[in-house]
Formats: sequence, C-alpha cells, structure tokens
Amino acid sequence: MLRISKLTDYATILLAHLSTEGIGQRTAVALAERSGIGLATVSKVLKELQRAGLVSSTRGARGGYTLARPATAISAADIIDAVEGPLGLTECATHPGQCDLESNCRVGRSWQRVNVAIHRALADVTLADLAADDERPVPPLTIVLGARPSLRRGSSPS
Amino acid sequence: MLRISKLTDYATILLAHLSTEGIGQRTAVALAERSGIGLATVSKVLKELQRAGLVSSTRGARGGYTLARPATAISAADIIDAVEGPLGLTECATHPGQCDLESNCRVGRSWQRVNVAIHRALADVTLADLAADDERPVPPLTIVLGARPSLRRGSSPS
DNA sequence: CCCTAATAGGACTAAAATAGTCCTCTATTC
DNA sequence: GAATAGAGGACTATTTTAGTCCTATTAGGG
Repeated sequence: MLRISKLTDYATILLAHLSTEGIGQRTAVALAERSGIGLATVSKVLKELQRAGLVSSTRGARGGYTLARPATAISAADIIDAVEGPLGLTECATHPGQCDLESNCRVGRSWQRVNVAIHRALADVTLADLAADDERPVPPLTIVLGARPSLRRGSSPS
Repeated sequence: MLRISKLTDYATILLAHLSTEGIGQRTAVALAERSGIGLATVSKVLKELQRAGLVSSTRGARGGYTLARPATAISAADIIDAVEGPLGLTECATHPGQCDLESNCRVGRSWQRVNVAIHRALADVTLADLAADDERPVPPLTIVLGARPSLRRGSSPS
C-alpha cells in the first residue's frame, strides 16, 4: 500500500513531542533523547520542518524548537508535504508532458484526482489527532472525488 | 505526497486496456504495443496481476490475458495491493514490534488508522472509474477514520 | 511428434530514492 | 569569547524500484 517515508514518521513523532506540554522550546538533543531517534537525523528533520514553517527555532545557547502554530492547526498533509515535498501520486502529476504514455493513458488523470482527494482528506487530520492516545476518536472525514466544482479547473466541459 | 509506483501506474493502464472491448484475450506483446510500455515490463506486471487474481491467463499459442472479473469489480486498492504488496503506511504497520520507538510513539497507530481509511476509500474506486474518460464523474466516497459505523458501499453485517 | 507461440517463475542488473552522517558557518547567551 | 544551539549543505550508504533476461511450462497446429 501507499507508504509514508520513515522521515515523515519521525517528523510526526517529533512534532508530537513538541505538542505535549505547550511549554517552551526543546533542543534537538533533548528531542533525540526523548524519541530514541539519532541526533543527526532529528536535526535534519527539524531543519526541514523549520523551513516548511511548521516549527520555529531560536539559535544559540538556550535555543531550541517550538511548534510554529497549535497542534490543531497542523495537518497530516502539512507534515507529509514538508518532509517529502509536494510529490504527485504519479509521475505525470508532478511533471506533466514528460511521460510518453500520456496520450494513450487517460488513467493518469484519474490517479491525480485520487491523489487530490487523499490529500484533501489528510488536510483534515491534525497533529493533535495523530498525537492523541487512542482514546480520542479521530474525526470522521469525507472525501469527495470529482464533485467539488470549485476545484474543477476553470474550463467547463461542454 | 504519497505516491504510487510506476509499476502500479502501468498495471492500471494495462488493466484499462483489457477492460475496453470485453472481447477475448490480449497477449503481452499486443498490450505492450498498444500501451507503449516495454514488453519485458508489461510481461512482468501481467504476471503479478495474474498471481493476484486480477487477470486470468491462458498459455500457449493463442493464449493471452483477460480481466478475471468485470472492471467494476476491481478496485484501485486491489491494483495497488497486487503490484506493491500489502505494505503499511509506516514500518510498524507491517512489522509490529520491530521498531525501537514503538513504546514512545503512539503516532504509529494513528498513521495506521489513516492508512486503513485511505485503503478503504481506494476500495471504492473501481477500475471502471479509473479507465473512464473525464466525462464520467467519479463517485463520491466517504472515509470514516476511527469507528466505522457504516461502510457505505458495504453490506451491513447480517 | 515436433515446432512455434504464449505465459510462469525467477535471477539478476541498473538506477533512483531514502536514510543517515558529517562538516562548516552563524547566532545567542553568559 | 567560550560554550551552546540551530542552518545549510555535501556526502555516503542503504534500500527500493524499475527494468532485463534466461529457462521452464503449456497449448495449438502442421
């Protein structure tokens, strides 16, 4: 099945740590210890999260990282996008026109729509949901493939 | 973002070809020509689809492949599972207990539930939908993460 | 029968993406 | 100005994915 990368998983773990006890900053070292992930890797992931604007950082002594916004305002889609980049479900999604098959293949477009639908669904899952103990029921979410006229790309089909 | 492999994309293309004109069998050679995908690769993919039970094959002269069941009875999830195997969204989904972090990390479980939800959604997208021209609206589908009160398409447990 | 057309099943190679490490630079506090 | 902490990026190693090729098996037809 579809898979997220390990780094995305790490990112989620780190963000989850940052989301517990809203208090102050955590250093990469502290997060590495707490999470059991190697320091170098933690460091790398946090830097990516910083660039993506999901955490904010301060340098120097007594520096560290905090969530840039509340856990309820960070979505699963944000995390994936931050770490894995905005890759498409298929190649043609990312680089239209590159693929020789495109003319033959109306399949690509469909996968793209599936992709969009999944992405939209993941945008409704928050870090707070991901970090929660299993007690808290994850909210139901609805994907509508196709319908949703606003997304339907200007051209109206005749 | 989450990505399907090229091979899965090929598989979809090939299945789409097989789904047009219900008539008879197509050989790997014919499908390769029609699709523009290399023969060796086509062959490999078809073999995997056969093992997964999505296509049926006959050997020997005048042999070839056909869909094992109607295009409306083959789902996007079936295709992904056939080609990519039943991989989980995270490592712990596939090999529970392998991961040192598991104790610290309640995040894994959440991703697993996300995974299940996506999978369930993809089970509602059929090959017929994927193969259709953009004209045909893909049916709306609903994911419910967590409890599962009703699987829309599903039969209620008797 | 034997020859040819086809799939089945792997082993193998090549290429690309992912994961992880390390080094140097900059900013901050004390 | 020494120590602490992040920023940025180059680099390496590992794993996955994609693609090729070889041999065996099965079916049909002269």
